[in-house]
Amino acid sequence: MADVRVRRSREDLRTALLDLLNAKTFDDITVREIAAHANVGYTTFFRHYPSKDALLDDLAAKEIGRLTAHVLPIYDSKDPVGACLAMCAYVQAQRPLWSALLTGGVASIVREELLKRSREATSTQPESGSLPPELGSALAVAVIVELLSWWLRQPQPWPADRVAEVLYRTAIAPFLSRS
Amino acid sequence: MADVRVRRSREDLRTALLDLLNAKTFDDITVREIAAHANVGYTTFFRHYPSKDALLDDLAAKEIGRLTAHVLPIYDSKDPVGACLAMCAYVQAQRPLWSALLTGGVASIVREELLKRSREATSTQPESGSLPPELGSALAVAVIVELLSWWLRQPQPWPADRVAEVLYRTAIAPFLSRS
Amino acid sequence: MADVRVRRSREDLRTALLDLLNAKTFDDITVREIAAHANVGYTTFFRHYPSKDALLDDLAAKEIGRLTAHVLPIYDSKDPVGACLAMCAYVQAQRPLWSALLTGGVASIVREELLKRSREATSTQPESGSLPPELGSALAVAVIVELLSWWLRQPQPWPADRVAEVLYRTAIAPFLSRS
Amino acid sequence: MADVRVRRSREDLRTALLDLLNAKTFDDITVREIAAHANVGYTTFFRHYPSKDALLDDLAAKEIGRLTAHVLPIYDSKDPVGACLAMCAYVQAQRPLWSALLTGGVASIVREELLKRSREATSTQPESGSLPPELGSALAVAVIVELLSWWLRQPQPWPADRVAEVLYRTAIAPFLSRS
DNA sequence: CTCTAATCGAGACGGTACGTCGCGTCTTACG
DNA sequence: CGTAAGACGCGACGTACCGTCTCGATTAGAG
Repeated sequence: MADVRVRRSREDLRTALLDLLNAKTFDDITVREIAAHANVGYTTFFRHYPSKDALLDDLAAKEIGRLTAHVLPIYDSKDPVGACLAMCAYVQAQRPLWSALLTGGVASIVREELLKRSREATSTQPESGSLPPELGSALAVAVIVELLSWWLRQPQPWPADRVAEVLYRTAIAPFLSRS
Repeated sequence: MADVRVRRSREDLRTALLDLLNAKTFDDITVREIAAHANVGYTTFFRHYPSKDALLDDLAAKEIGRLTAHVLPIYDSKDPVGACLAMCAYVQAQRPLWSALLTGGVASIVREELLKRSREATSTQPESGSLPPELGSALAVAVIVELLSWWLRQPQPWPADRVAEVLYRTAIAPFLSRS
Repeated sequence: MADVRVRRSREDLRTALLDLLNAKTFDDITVREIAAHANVGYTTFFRHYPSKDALLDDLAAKEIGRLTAHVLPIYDSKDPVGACLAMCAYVQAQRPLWSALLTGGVASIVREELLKRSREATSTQPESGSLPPELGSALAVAVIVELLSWWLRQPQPWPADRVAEVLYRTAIAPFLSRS
Repeated sequence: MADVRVRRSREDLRTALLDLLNAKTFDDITVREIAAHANVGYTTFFRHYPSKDALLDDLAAKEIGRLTAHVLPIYDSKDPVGACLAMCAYVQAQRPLWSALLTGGVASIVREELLKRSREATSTQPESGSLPPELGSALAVAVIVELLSWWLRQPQPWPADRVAEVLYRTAIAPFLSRS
């Protein structure tokens, strides 16, 4: 498990998938391509991931983990606006990565992973909003994903703080406890 | 073009796809299944649609066309709340159909088609909101799709008017002209 | 049967097939091509011939009929050498046609038709050679076809009389009654 | 290339084709049948042969190779009559195989392969006969194939030595050096 | 510092769906 | 109201991936 080679291979596979996502759609990427691009034998792929989707899930989960690790502390400290700004700044700093994740036909998986996180977060809080938490999460996540992917698609993107402001106004505020 | 057989075949294919979407995911449906289920030769499928996705696009476009034909007139008559209610009522009346369209892994195509409509609609109006129209459309559509698909997934769905109220509050009001 | 249009169509189809045989192999010719090239509706083809092969059979039979009509009288008048010369001369005169028939991957059908004729001819004669007539015919026909197709393939073909001489020596003489 | 599985698969495919040739015409045999009959995946067929014809070519070449390996030494030792006898004996010993090869609508491929061999053989010798060697080969091969296939078609076949005698008289002698 | 077991590369293989092509039948819209 | 146009069913084709499976050849890390 701690074998150097194993970690090397998995890391290489994730990186390879990301690279390829910059060039083509997820569906148009074959396992063989990923393996080749990672300088890894075709068979070896399956030694680490049971399928292409599993690799993508792993990749998305890892990156979303990093994102939330950056953002959640701020959010929890009762500073949702700051959290929005932190999120946008982080995404901007990793622009190519998040471009691939949000515009490479993979947005739905990212949405799914984000929802998972969101559900975990809201489940610890008491019911607070006017909507069922499940629905609130879904809508907020949908808006976040849509907004970010729109942002990343723009040839001349807005500055992060302006996006953060819109993000707060459209994805967070409408679903906060009051109202 | 006006050939009876042609119209028959296409209609049968669309219906077959819809039927199958009630049972399984779009990706798990094969062209051969659709053709068989439509009592149509496998080759004939391609005589009408270049691919499975093309059929789905056509199907989605047609259904969304019907939906907007119901809703738009009301919306244009300066009654957005009534339009929301009309939309929800229409979707409820066609529940199985829209369930398939919004929860069968096909939501992204529906979103795409809706966006097309939305863009056409907004392009005729002067810039009005605080957001770029393109972005406003995208967010509104995302929320609509998410909300409706959540609604249709519920075992004991809310009444249409309550959904319509949420719909107006979360998808329409935030993006209307006055910020 | 005597309908002018019918004869026109069939003639056109045969000619079209011949034309196409000059450009490509029989197997690479489609019924649609033949019909188009004959300025005849696709369906019409089948009104006259049940299949592509039937057309070819008809064509071959007709041409071989003409050939034997030229050659047989001479052969029957106890002048086999003259018959060979006549055959070669006739083939030479119709070079493009016979090139198509003998080098277009259709040689086996021509062989078959020739055999039919040959069998009819020998069946009227008493057993005469040292070989069973069936076998004698088969060998003679094989040599004739092979020799002629070789001849027609040559870029600078031999004069007809030289071919006729070889033809007599290799295809006729060895299977004549004596020996 | 030396992979055991590869050799197994190819061998199985050749055998399967031969088996099927005993039952039906080459054109009526589908690749799927061959693969199934060889207990080999359909796709695997194409991993070894680019087409049905390629398999047949390989098969024919291999069998003709064996045949000539038996016959040529004798022929080269200035004993053409003995070579004829050897050939007929060999064919008779492998009757089912050669029946399939010469009467399954495949004769033309066998002819082609034989011609290749024949050309190689004659190209090493000085021009000797009264005919161009190319032509001599073609005629001799045509007669050989025709004679053998006639022989194998017979319900009560001649003894091999009688066929050999005819073979020598009609296919070899007429084309030997002295005219 | 070795040796043993985990890891890897290579690639043959069975399988499923794909989209194409040609045949020959059957229907329909048009002249 | 018949016939030419062409929609259709059928079935084989060859392709592209998938994921499984053996093989040896390396190579890490425990003794």
